[in-house]
Amino acid sequence: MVRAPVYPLAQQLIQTLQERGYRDTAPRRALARVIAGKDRHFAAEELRNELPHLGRATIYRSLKLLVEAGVVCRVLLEDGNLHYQLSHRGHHHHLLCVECGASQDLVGCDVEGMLKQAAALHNFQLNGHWLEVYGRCQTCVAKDEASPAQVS
Amino acid sequence: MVRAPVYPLAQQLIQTLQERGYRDTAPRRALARVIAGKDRHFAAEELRNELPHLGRATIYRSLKLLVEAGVVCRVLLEDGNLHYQLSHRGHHHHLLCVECGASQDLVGCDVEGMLKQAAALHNFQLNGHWLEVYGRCQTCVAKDEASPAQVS
DNA sequence: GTTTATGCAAAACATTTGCATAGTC
DNA sequence: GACTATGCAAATGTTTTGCATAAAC
Repeated sequence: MVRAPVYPLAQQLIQTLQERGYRDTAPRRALARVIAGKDRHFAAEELRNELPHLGRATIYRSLKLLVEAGVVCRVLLEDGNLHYQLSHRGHHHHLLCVECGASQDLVGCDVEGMLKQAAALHNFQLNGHWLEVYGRCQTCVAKDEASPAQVS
Repeated sequence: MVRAPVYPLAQQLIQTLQERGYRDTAPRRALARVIAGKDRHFAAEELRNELPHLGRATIYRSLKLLVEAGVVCRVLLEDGNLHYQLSHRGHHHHLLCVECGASQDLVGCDVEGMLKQAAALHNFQLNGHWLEVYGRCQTCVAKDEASPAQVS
């Protein structure tokens, strides 16, 4: 299994903030390191639990900066909860596994182009969109086929 | 301009609840009438302002029943706020105007089919999805062309 | 030294819940 | 009369804000 390097990624998050004129501080470095270590989406309060010596406000404020900078994106869970996750820059969509919480980026699907066409049909000036896709990832499907929960 | 009849629609909402075994009560009739009169999406707290003599709990509980029954649907605004609106039964998506708040149903766009294909590519077991589309409706675009805010 | 960030506590919201009372069927 | 719905108030959970202090540039 390949584990992505954590520190450089954290470093990159901090650097992104600096490029936008924000300062390099200890709390932000701690936050960046925790976020960089995440392999799935997470709640803001989750960060708070893992960084008990940081103030709530700091976490929420920094998180917002990271989202605005585009390096972290917001994820809407099926139950309506708002989570966050590292963003591979650029607009994209997520396939969210409702079983294990993993998320993969949706590729090979031109949502944008399709919406552009549809919007034109409606004389609607397209501005943006939000798409989340829910289901079960390959791993979870395979797991359940190996030991089925309920088969008639 | 054609104005949809309000009372019959309210009546229909109540009837839907009755068909599901819920009772016909005065608070629910009042709520149904207000919702039936809405021509755009609305917040739960907005209903509360317009129905000050109903308890918060009643509004939220009834709203939930209406959503479960499929006659009202949830709408996610661009700013992350959750709104509601009358639903023309069945799964569909909205074109939300960020200027006037109007919403129209997205037709002529097979999101479902496209996602099915894409999911297959990822070996992902599709389960559901949530799509909201933001922009400006025909009316607002026309309005701004008539009196442009800023043209170089 | 000036400006920005932090931490705390409190406020602000939206939504849910427990429970006694009232209303429906 | 049995069962469901209501209203209130309080709890919940998340996110935001004011402000004095501390840290970064």
